[in-house]
Amino acid sequence: MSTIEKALMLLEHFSSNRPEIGLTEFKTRTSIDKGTLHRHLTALKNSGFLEQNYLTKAYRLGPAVIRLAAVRENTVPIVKTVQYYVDRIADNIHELVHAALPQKNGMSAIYAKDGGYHGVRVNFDEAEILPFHATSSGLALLAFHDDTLVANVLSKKLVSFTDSTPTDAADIKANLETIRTHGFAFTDQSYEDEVGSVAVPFFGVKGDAIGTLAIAIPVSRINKSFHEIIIKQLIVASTELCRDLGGQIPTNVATIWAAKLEV
Amino acid sequence: MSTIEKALMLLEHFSSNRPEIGLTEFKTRTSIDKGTLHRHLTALKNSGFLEQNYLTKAYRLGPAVIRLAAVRENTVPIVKTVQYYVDRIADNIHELVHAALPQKNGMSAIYAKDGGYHGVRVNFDEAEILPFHATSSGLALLAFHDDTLVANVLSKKLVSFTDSTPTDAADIKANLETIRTHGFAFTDQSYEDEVGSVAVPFFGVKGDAIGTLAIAIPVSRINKSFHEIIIKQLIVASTELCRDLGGQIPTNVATIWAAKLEV
DNA sequence: ATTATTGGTTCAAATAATGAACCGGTGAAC
DNA sequence: GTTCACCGGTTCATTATTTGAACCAATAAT
Repeated sequence: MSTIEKALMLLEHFSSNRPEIGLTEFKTRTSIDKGTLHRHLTALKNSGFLEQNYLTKAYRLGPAVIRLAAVRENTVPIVKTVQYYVDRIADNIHELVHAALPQKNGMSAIYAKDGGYHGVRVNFDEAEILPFHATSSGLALLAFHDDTLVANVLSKKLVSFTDSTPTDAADIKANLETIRTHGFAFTDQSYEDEVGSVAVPFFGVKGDAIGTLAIAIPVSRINKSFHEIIIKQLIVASTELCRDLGGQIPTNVATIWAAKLEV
Repeated sequence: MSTIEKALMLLEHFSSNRPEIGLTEFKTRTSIDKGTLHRHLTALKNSGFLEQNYLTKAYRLGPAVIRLAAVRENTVPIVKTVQYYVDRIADNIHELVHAALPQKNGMSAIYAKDGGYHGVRVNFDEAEILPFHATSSGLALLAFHDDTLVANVLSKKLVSFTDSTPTDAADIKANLETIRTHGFAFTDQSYEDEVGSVAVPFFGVKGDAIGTLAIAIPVSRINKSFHEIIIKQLIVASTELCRDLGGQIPTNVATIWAAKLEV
């Protein structure tokens, strides 16, 4: 692995829950040598990707990422486009809806809206990494992305988050096959207890999954008819989203989805 | 310079005007060896910072930057906080207002709003790099940032954009001194013909300038009384913004600003 | 006062980065 | 339809950078 990739991996450790990380904490989290770490962190700092809390000396993400995100969003306005549909679904079904994009080690929610007026809510941290194998977003993406990603994910150790987290590669492979035939993914408390989720992919110009629309919902509120409604909402939104982004829904998916909407 | 920094410098070449860059174009822009470039670009691609247009093979910014920006904004919500004030000023004075953050080689606008209903408008590309020495944003930041940045900027070649661009280091140093005594910066067609601008800094916890609020305006519409109004608006907004961000206005700046508001 | 922990630095050894030459595909020109 | 130029990408011996164990200085805890 190149030095560049090693250094950029450090940035993955930051999240909303862990916005600042000190040198020593990095060392325990990565087991990279302190000297090396310091050099990498300094390089990232010099490039504006990190800055230091001047009191604690801990590192946090820097202003460079803001500019880059603005350029990216100007180039490919996925976030902005996605917001409309997430909002719409949230307003319709009154549950927590989010859209996510694939990162190296999982999905990252780029926008979420909780349309709920329920006492019980699903807690959700934006910018958290959602593991591919344990979330409906992750599985939906894997199912419709190229196989190398699947192989890559399954080759690594599959962490267990709840009693229901699937950790067997063969099981997951089989599940991906059913996801492909159904046109959507769902999970039942595989990432968090008491939380189920449903997700559909949306597609890029090549017809490959480039992201997902998903709903997380307390299992107590799930039932068959509601499940159907959710899926229809997701499919319709994803279809329109693909149109907006200039994406192409693979023909087999299109027919599956069309059938789902007929019912 | 470390390999990491060299690679990350490549990302600076992307902007809204130039969202995709091919290998050969990179070569001409950077005069780095093609082999090296390819390795760096691939590393950035593997890390999610770039992705490739599958048809042209040109590189563009990838999804990783979106996640990082979300985390950064969750940590230090500058963009969100700034938006309110930019909008307010734009609504009040009906001109193009923007906020900018320092990057390595200039300021980068993070948000802009054109409150104008004029026929003549200032054209503005968000996420463009505004050179330190030629824009009021840049000068306002330099004047209230630490001296090492000033030295660094002045040590490099100062590009000329118009007939009025200041390119003499001594001139600029003198100008920075007057900016410090006035509490704001202004430029007259130093970056674009027919466009003047006014900027004030806003400050971080250490009392150092961390960004700027600025107004760009066709020179034809500038006159003394309007100038005064603009400056007052900027000062008030920056003061409140610093409070929101937990920043500290240096005492000398605070007194200068207070005096400006008295008049 | 002592110790543990923090961020940061050093320098020989180990490793990865470099770049000139090369490959193969695509599209334009003749 | 053959040639040529340009594109992205690859190779591998040379070269320069990265690496990490030991070390330093400052701060916080005992």
